[in-house]
Amino acid sequence: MEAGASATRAGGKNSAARPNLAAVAALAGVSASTASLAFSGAGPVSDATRAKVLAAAEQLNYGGPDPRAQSLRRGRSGIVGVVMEDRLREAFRDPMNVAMLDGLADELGTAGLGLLLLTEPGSGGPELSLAPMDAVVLVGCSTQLDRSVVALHQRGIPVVAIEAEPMVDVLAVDLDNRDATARAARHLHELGHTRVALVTLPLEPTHPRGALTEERIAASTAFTSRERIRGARDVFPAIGGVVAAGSSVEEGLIAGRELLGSGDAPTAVIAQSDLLALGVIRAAQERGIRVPEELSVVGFDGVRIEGAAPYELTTLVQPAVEKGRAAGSAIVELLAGQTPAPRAFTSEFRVGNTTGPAIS
Amino acid sequence: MEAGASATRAGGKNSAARPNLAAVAALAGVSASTASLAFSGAGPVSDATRAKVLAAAEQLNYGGPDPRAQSLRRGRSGIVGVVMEDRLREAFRDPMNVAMLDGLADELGTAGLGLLLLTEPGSGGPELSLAPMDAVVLVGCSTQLDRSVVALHQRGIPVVAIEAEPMVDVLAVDLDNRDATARAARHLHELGHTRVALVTLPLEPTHPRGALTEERIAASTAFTSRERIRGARDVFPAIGGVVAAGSSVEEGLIAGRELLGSGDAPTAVIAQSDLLALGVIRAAQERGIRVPEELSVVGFDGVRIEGAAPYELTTLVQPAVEKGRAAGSAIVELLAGQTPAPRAFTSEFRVGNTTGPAIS
DNA sequence: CGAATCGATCGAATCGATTCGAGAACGACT
DNA sequence: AGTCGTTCTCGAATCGATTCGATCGATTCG
Repeated sequence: MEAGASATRAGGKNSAARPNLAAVAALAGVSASTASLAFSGAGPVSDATRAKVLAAAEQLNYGGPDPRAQSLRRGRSGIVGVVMEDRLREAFRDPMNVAMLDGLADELGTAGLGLLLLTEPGSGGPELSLAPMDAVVLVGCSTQLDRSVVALHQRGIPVVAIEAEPMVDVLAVDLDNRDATARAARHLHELGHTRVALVTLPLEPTHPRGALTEERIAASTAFTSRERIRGARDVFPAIGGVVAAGSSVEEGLIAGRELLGSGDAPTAVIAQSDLLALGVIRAAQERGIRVPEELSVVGFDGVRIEGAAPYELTTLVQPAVEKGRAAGSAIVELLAGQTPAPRAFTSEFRVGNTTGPAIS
Repeated sequence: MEAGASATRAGGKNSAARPNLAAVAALAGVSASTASLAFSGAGPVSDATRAKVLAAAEQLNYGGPDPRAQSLRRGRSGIVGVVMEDRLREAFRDPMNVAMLDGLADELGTAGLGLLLLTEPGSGGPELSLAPMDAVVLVGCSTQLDRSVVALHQRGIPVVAIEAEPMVDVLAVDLDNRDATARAARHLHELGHTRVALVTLPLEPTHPRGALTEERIAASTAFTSRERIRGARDVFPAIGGVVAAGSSVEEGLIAGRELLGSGDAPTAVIAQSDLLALGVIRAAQERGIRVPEELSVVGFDGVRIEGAAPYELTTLVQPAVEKGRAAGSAIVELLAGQTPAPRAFTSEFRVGNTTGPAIS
C-alpha cells in the first residue's frame, strides 16, 4: 500500500485513488454514459463533447476504461487459454509445438485475442478455471482433462482440442497420426525390415522412461502417442520399443542407446518425433552403426532441425502452423456464435536419406 | 447467439441463462453473501449451510464464481502480460528466450499467476492495454515502448523490464551485456586478433539485414544489441560487422557468408548469440575455413545447442532461467505492495574450442 | 442471572464500465 | 405554426461477485 492509500476516502474527491470513468465524466461536465460513448466510439457524440471528455481524461491522468470492468460487462475478456501438457520448457523445445502456437497466436491476434499460457491442473499454476478466459485450446493433452472440460462447459467456455481423445462438446482439430505412422511403417516393411522398434513420446503424465509394454499402452493417457503406436502396429503387430521422457534429441539419444545396445538390435526405428529420430541417429553414430545402411530411422513432424546435416530425415510432414491456425479460426467462429466443423489434417510422407533396404 | 438466447428474460427465472451466485443462493435459501463465503472459504460458514449451497450449485450446474466478476471486485485478474519484441516463432526459436520464459512461468505459476503472451503494439495483437493484466514484463523490448509504459502506469500496472533501456518506474532486471562482451573481446585481443567483426542481433523493429553502420547503431532501438556492441568497441573501437535479422543458425550462416566472402575477411567473429555463432561456424565450414585455426568465433548465451558438436562454443554463459525467475519474483513482490530492488545478473565467460590464436 | 463473547448469517454498498430507452434541442418540411 | 425526424445526451438498470458492519441466537463467564 502506498502512502496515500489510507486517505482514499478521507481525502475527498481529489485523493490519490485512480480515476474512473465517472470522475472523468464529472470533470467534463457530462454523464458517465456519454463519457463511455466518447471512449468507445460507439454511438453519436459531438466533437465538442468528445474533446471535453478527452481533455478531462488527460487532466485526471485517466488511461481509458478499465479492462476488468469491461470484461464483466461485456462478458468477454479477450483472452484464450492454451493448455499444454508439459512445462513450458519441455513444450517449447520442440519446434513443432512452437510452429503450432505461432499459427494459433497469429489467427487469434488478428481477432484481438490474447494467448494465456496454462499448464495442466495440479501443476500448481492457475487452476485452469479461475482465469477470465473466453475460450480454451487443449494441446495434446491427456484424457485426464475430462473433469476440467466439464468445469469449462459449466462456464459456457468453448473448448477446442488439438489431437485429443474425442470429447463431447469439444471441437476437434485432428491429425492422421495413426494412418501416417502406418504409411511410414509400410515403407519400412517394403524395404524388407522386420526387426523394427518404436521410440515413443511420453505415455504418462509423469514422463517416465522405460520399455514399451502392453500395460503402459493400455494405461496411457497420451492420445497422440497411442494413435501413432496403433499405426505402427497396423503393419508390425508385435512391435516393441522404448518410451522417451520427452521430445528432444537428448531423449532420442538415450532411447537409441537403449535400443542399439540390446542383443537383437533393430534394423529400423520409428521415432514419434523428428527430434527423437535425430537422437537415435546420434546413438547409431556413437556405436559406429551407419544410417541408413545398417539402420533405418523415420521421424515425425517434418520440422527443419539445425544440426541434422548431412541427414535429411525420412519423416511425416505435418502442417503444424496450419493446425494452429485452424484451431485459432475455429475459436474465433465459436466466439461469434457459429458452429465450425471439426478439422482433420493429414501428414505427408517424405522420404529422406535415413531409410534404406534392410540388410539381407 | 444461441437458440435460447432471446428467451433469456422472457423464459422467467429458469431459462437457459447461465446461473449466477445469486441464483444458487436463492435456491439454497441463503443470502448471496453467505453463498460467496461458502465458495471462497473465507469467513465462518456452518457445514450444513455450505452443503446446501454446494448442492444448489450442483443442481443448477453452477461452476463457481465468475472470474470476470472476481477480477473487477478484487481488482486483480491473476494475469501477467509478457511482451516480446518478435513474433512468437522468432522469439521461441532461441532457447535462451524459452529458458527465461520458463523461469518466469515457474515463479509466477507458483503465485497463481498466468502468463499472457503479447506482442509489441502495432502488430495487430491485443492492444497491450485492453487486456486485464495485473503486471507486465517487457522482454528485450525496444525503447519505443515508452508510450505504452506510460499507459500502463496510468492504470497502476507495475512493469518489469528484462534488459531494457532504464525507464522511470520500471523495475529493471539486467545483464552485464556490455561488460561481458568486452571480456570476450579482450580474450580475442589477447589471442592477437585485430581483424574482428561483429554479427549482431537485429537493431531495428523491422529486422532488416545489412552492414553495421554508425547511423544504424545510433538509431537503434534494441537495447541489448547496442550494449553488446558497446562492449565490443570498448576493446576494438573501430569494429564493424553485419546485422542479422534474428537469432538463429540460419541467420548466422547468412551473416557468416557475408563476412567471410569479403575481401579482408576477419580472423575472429563476435556473434551476439550462440545460434548466430553456430551459423558463422557453418559458413566457415562451407568455405573450408577451419575453426578455430583460421577463424575464432565467440557466442553469447551459453545455451546447449544440438548439432554444435564437435565444437564447444567459446561463449558468455548467462543465467537465463534465473533472469526469468528474478523477474517473476519481482512481480510477485510488486503485486504484494513491496518495492523490490532492481536485479543485475552477470555472465560467465566460458572458453570452448572455437577460439584460438590469430594466425600470424 | 445479566453480560460478554463467539459463530453464523444477512443487507447493502461497491468494483467500473456498458447500453437501452427516453428525453431534449433544433432544423426542416407542409 | 405544428409536426416529424435528427442528433446528441442522460438516467437507470445491469454484469456477478466480495466484503464490511450489523444482527441475532446461543453459549459461557463472572
